[in-house]
This record gives sequence, structure tokens and C-alpha cells, in this order.
Amino acid sequence: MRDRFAGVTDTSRPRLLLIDGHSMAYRAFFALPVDKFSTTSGQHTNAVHGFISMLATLLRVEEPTHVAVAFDAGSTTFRTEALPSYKGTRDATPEPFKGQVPLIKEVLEAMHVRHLDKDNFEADDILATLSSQADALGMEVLVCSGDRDSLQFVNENVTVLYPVKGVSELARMTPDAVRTKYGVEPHQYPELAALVGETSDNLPGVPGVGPKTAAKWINQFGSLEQILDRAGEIKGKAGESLRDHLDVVRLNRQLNHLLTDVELPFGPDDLRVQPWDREAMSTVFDALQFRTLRERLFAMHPSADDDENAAPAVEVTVEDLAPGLLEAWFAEHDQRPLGLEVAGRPVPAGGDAWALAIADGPGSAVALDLTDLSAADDTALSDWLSDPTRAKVVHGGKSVWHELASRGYSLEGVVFDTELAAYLCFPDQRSYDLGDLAERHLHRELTPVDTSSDQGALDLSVGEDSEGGRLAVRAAALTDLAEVLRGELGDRSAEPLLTELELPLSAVLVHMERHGIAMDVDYLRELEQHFGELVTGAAASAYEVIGREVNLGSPKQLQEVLFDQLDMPKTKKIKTGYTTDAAALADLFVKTEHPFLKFLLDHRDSTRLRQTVEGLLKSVADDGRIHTTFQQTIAATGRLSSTEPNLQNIPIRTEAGRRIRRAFVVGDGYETLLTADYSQIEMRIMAHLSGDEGLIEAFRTGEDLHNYVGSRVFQVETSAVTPAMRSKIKAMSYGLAYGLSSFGLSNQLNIDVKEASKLMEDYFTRFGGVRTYLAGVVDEARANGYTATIMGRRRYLPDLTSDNRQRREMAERMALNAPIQGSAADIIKVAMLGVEKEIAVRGLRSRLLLQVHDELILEVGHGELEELTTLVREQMGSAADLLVPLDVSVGTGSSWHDAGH
DNA sequence: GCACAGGGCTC
DNA sequence: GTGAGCCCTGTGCT
Repeated sequence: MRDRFAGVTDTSRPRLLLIDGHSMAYRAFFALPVDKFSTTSGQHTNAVHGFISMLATLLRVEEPTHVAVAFDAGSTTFRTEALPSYKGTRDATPEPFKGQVPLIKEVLEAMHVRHLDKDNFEADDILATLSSQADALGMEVLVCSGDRDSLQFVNENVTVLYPVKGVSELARMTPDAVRTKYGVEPHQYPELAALVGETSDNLPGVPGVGPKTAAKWINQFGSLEQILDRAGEIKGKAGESLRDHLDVVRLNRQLNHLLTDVELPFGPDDLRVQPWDREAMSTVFDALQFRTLRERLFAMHPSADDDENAAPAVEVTVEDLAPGLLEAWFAEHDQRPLGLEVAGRPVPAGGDAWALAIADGPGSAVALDLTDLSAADDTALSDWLSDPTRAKVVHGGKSVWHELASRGYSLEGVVFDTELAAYLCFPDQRSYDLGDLAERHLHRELTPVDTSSDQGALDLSVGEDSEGGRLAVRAAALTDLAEVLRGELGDRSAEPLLTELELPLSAVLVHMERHGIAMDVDYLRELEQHFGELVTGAAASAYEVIGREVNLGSPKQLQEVLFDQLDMPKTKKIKTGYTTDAAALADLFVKTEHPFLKFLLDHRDSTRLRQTVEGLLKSVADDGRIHTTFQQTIAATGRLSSTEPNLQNIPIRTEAGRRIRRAFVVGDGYETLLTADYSQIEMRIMAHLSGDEGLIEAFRTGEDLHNYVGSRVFQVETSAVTPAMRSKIKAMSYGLAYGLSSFGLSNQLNIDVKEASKLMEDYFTRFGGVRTYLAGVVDEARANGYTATIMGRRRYLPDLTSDNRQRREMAERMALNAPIQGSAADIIKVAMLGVEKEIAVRGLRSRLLLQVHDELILEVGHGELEELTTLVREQMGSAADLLVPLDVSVGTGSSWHDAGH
């Protein structure tokens, strides 16, 4: 397949690649499965993916010096004016294809590839014009098009790349290839097509005349004109048919003639291949959720090698320090913040570090092998690291801390964290790799420049593979990157969020991760055994019912059992068939009462619980505790997340699940566990942000929120609010903060849409401020381009103005939710800082262990319970000044389960 | 070995 | 056709 691209290339001549955007995108659309390529928001991307992937291959294999993509402008052209039915069969553009062309254009713009269209003309005319101009300039031209009309301008300088299968396999249509395939010269192709017709353009030809006959006539008579003039000489049925369709042929020929004199804003010279705007590309690819493709493209062009705009190769001077001279180096460079980068394993309470680099910008850097450090240097390093007055810039300070801790170093004086700063500026990214940031914001590659033999400036082999050089280049980028990001933060008024919130919080998180939470391992093993038995039992019963053994964990096999073998009614459709999720199975059970479903659900539950227990057991460290990692830069709303293991999704809803919480226990040397959580913090924020008097009043009365709201909505006494009413109101209240529709509400509550609409209407009648607020949030976000939390944390939502309904509505729901979820995240972060600080001020041993979004879990030192309880209540309760009180409930116990409430 | 889909748990 | 996460298994691909 690659061979098809591997034509002979003349490296001295400029080579222009022209692409018919519409036809290739359309091909791509049909070549790739539409259901396999779409974003989580529902935008289809198969055509975009296929097109860009093809473009990438062409750029790599053909190495054009110039490139452009032409699109059809509108639905009318001079051709449709001449023949309204022209391309008439194409009007039914498939829905999932619509909207993908603008996305392709976005990517092209980011890649600095010119794209053009012109009213009244087709892409082919633009290509023909550019091609003939380029040919005249002596350029070699490659035209990539799925429209056979383009074959007419093939010559020894112009080759058409015609898709034979999908968009990855292209046939190289040289003059010889055209002759072989069609039996006519390239310039005669439109004459042949005029006779044969072109179904894709809805142009009928002469009935009974195919390509073979047409080619025979053209060769016999020399030209179409001659054929038409001498049509009378042609014998047989074909001749007769021709004579009946002379007008058709003339019109076809008129339509399939491509113009070579379209006026265009650019000439071939203006189409030089440009360096990419990697930042913009990343943004678009992030939005399209193209991970692999992005990597593939970026890997293709490891460096911007074009002369202008090229990333300047920054050489980092790595000083070859003799042992014992580190102190002196610090004395010379320690006046400004220094970049610090460490090589190691950033595992909480089990990390490692083997090398490190410190840099005063690119001018001077040192790289140190931590496994082989002189005593003097070790002291100098340790003093510098632990001195809060000596400023450091790091990338992901929490990891650095864990790494350094493994060698007994502490880290103080971090004044800037480039990862946290990038997160605050661009919270929707999934990762903030230092190399990517340097590339985007400094236009700098973080690969060590190999100056090899000459005095080996970078050849400082610390560890294998010149780790020292790599680290030094990264450390050297930190201070420069910090400057750029400081500016970005300033643009967003986000500096205080970094220095007063996230940066100090990262230190708190370090402590929490390092402490971990104690586990009752013996009890966990019992649970594992217990759940294991339940799994086996449920599986055996399920097999017995259906008379065979299947893998109950395989949705595919389950579908066979349910819908083929047992012939149950079909559930909601999913990509791979019909769903077998719990809601659907419960629904099926109501309908069929088939015992298999019961056992299957039991099996699911028990398997899940066993899995959770197994995962926890594997995560227990040598100290008998689990040290999760809190991700501080993942959730776009500002929340934390927890990984390895995730301790923020430990079961609580079912009794069986709650038993797992008993395994989280107070550690030796501590009195008890304490949990403190905000009650209804999101609704309180809703009340605050909306200023709705009714909702504010609800929180001030101290009445149960959902009962109170229910009594207003249903217009009954609070004592008359039934549990059913209360749960409807609860679902509704929380749904509102997520952008819930009446359809969604009806689904959730199993009521019809009409009733759901009525419920929403009644709700808004009583709490009109909420409706006004929610509508205002979206409007404001659309106008500003972002939402903001009470502390000014922004989330940018460009899709609010998208033409695509799915994307736009998704962005609207995000706009509704982000200020609420994000403000709650801000508040608990402030509370964590307050708790940590107050504990330190009072010299308590108690310590924070976990955060679960609106809940803190602490380990209480002996005799500190009372003081700590007060302290935690105070700090959490005063973390924000809202129009409603922040209510905190506290519980204690020797396990997480017992401390819960 | 990897990426994706389906499923399910939390707030 | 309600937001934000993490992680397991099965499956199909390379």
C-alpha cells in the first residue's frame, strides 16, 4: 500500500499537493465506520479523522513543498445553472457527515494549510486552475481527488492520486496509467466521460455505450467533435443510440470541462508548506478527542525544521561541576528562582529519585547523580531544597516532593508550579506534559541538543542515556515557562488561585498521600472470600437456569443469552447491539420475571464488590496503609480526583458495599477517624449564586431541604411531604445543576414527560430565581467564553457557540454545572488549607487523610477529638462567605463506616 | 501489549 | 436526551 505512494521524487523541484477537500472527506466518511469515530459529546468525526490521516500520510510520503485544499463553495455553480439536475443525486448528504467539513477546515488552519473555495465554482475548477498555473511555473503537481473529471489535466508534470479503496490506498494516475485504464489520452478523458456519463454527477450518458466503446470511437475518429460530426457513419445499436443523444453528450462535455482561469486569492507560490501551529492543533485535536492521530502527526515533525518560525534550538549550558562545588554554584545563581527537575518514581511513600537538575534558565544548569553525591554537595543540595526562602520553580511539585522524600530531602520554597499554572489556564486538557508546554509556549523542544564530541557539554552521563542532559534541558525551560504562564494567569486573573490555593494545596495533598489511610487487611481478606462465594453461587444458579455456562462478564455473550436464547424484548440500542446494563436488566426483570436476570444482577454486584476488595488489598503498602494519589490537574471543574487506587468511589449505597468501608480504620497511635462533610453544598451554592429568596430561606429555616422545597412545589405542609414527593424534588434539584431536561427527568423518575414538565414548571414558579440564574449563566458564559466559580476559577467553553447542536447543548450543560461543582471544589480546598494550617498552629498530631469532594477524613490524635472537631467545623464552615450558612456534619468512629453518618 | 467499549461505583 | 471522575473485564487489533 505504501508502494503506491513511493513514486520517483525529484527533490530539487517544488512539488505542489492539491486536494479536493469535499470529495476526499466524503470518501473518508464512507471508508471509516461512523460509530467508531465520535466524541463523547456526540460529534461524528470519522470523515475528519480519515481526511487528516490521509493528509498526514501524503505530507510524509510525498514530501510536497506546497499544499492547498479546495472545497466546493455552495450548492449552486455555473454547472447547476446550466443543468439543475447536475449532481442532483448528491443532495441527500448524510446527517453524520454534515458539520465535519468545518472541522476539517479548523484542523487545516491549525496546520497552516491553505484551503479555498469560490462561489459558483467547484473544487475541481480551483484545482484545475492552480494545477495549470503550477505546471506553467515548472512545478510538479499532485492532485488528490476522488472526482474522475480531474483526470483531464494529467500530464507528465501533473499526477492525479485517485482513491481506489477508502482514502488510504491511492492510485497514481500518470498519463500512462490513464491510457492503460481508459484507453485514451488524459486530455480526452472528459470526451469519454461525456459519452459514458457520470453517475456520481447525475449525468446520464449514451445508453449502451460504456468506456470500451467510447474509447474505441475516440481512437477511431480522433476526437469527440469528429464523433459527433460523423455520428451517421457509426453502425449498429450503439450508433443509433448515439444519434439519439447528441445533445446529452454535448451538454455533458460542456459541464465536465474544468476551468483553468478561475480568479483566486492565491497563486501556487503562496501555498508553501508552513510550520504547524501545534498549540492550535492540540486544541482542535483535544476537542475532537484524537489522541493517537495527534501523536502520529507530532511524531512526524519532531521539530519545526522550516527556516522561518522555527523553534530556536536552545542550547543549555550544563556546568560540569567537580564534586564539592555545588555550594559555590548556588552562591552564584541563587538570586533568582531556579528550575528544579527530578528523575525518579513519584509514588507516595514508596518513591525513588536518582538524578536531578537545577537550572538558572538555559544559561547555566547543573545535573546531579543522586546515587553518587559527595557529602558536601549533598549538604548543599539539602540546604537549598529545604530552605523556604530560596525560590524554586517546578513542574508537578507533588511528584517532585515524593521523589525527593525517598532520599530524605524535604522541599520548601516552591514559588511556581508550571503544571498547576497550565491547569488553571487551560483546565480542559487531559495532561500537561512539560515537553508539550515548552513546545506550545516557548516554541522550544526539550530534547537535549547533542553537541557530542566537542567537550561534551551535554554529555553528562548521569544514569543511562544521558539523563542528566535531558533533565537539564527540562529544568532550564522551567523559569522561562513560568514567566509565560504567569502572563497567562494574569490575563485570567488567576494568579491568586495558583499562589493562594492550588500551590499551598499541593503541599497539603503531599502530606495526605504520604500518610495514607490504615486498612484492616484481615477483614478485607474475609470480605474477599465472602464476596467470592457469592459470585460463585450466583454464577452457578445463572448457568443452571439457562442450561449452559457463559461468561457473565461479557456483554456480547449476555446479549446472545438474553435476546437470542431467551428471546427477551430488546433494550436500549448501543454501539455493539443492545444494552445489558443494570437499569435495563431490572426493567427486563419487571417484564419477564426471568430468574436468570436476578442471578445475573447478583453476580454483577458481587463481582464488583469482590473486585473492589481485591483492588484495595493489592494497594495496601508495607506500612499497612493505602496511599492514594490525588490528581490536582485532571477535573476541568476544579475538583480533585483520586487514582491508584481511587478512594473517591468506595461503595456506600448498599449494605454490602458499606461493609467495605469498615476496612478503612484508624491507625496505630491514633484515637479515631473523623469524617466531616458539607451537607447539600451544591444546592447551597445554587442558592447563593441565584440569590433565590425561596431557596435561601429554605436553608435558613433549618428544615430538611427537600422537604421544604417539596412543600412549596406541591403546596402542602412540610409534614405532608411524602417520601415519593421528596425523592422527586431531590432528583429535580440536583438535576437542575447538571442541565437536566424534562425528558431526562421523566426518564429518571419513571414518569411521563408531561408530568416532568409540569413538575419543573411548578418548581420554577416557586423558585423563579433559580430559573433566571440558570438562563443567565449560559448567556454570560456564551458572551465571555467562560464560566467562573466564586473564586474566579474559569472554564472555557468555546462550544457554546458551535453550530452543532449536540456540542452546543453539551457545552450548555457544562456551563450550568461548572460554576456549581467548581465553587464547591474551591470551598473545600480553602477548608483543607484552613484545617491543615490550624492543626499546625495548634501543634496537634491529628492529620488530614482523604478528601471525597464534599467530605474530609481525618485521623485524630489521642486527646484531640474535641479540639479537632471544633477546628474542623470552624474551618469548613468559614471557607466561604455565602448568602446561606455552610452546614458541616461531623462523625467519628474507628472505621470510615462508623465515622460516617 | 494496547485501545476501546461496556459496565458500574462515587460525589 | 444530567455534571465530574476512575477502573475493571472482554474484545479485537497490531
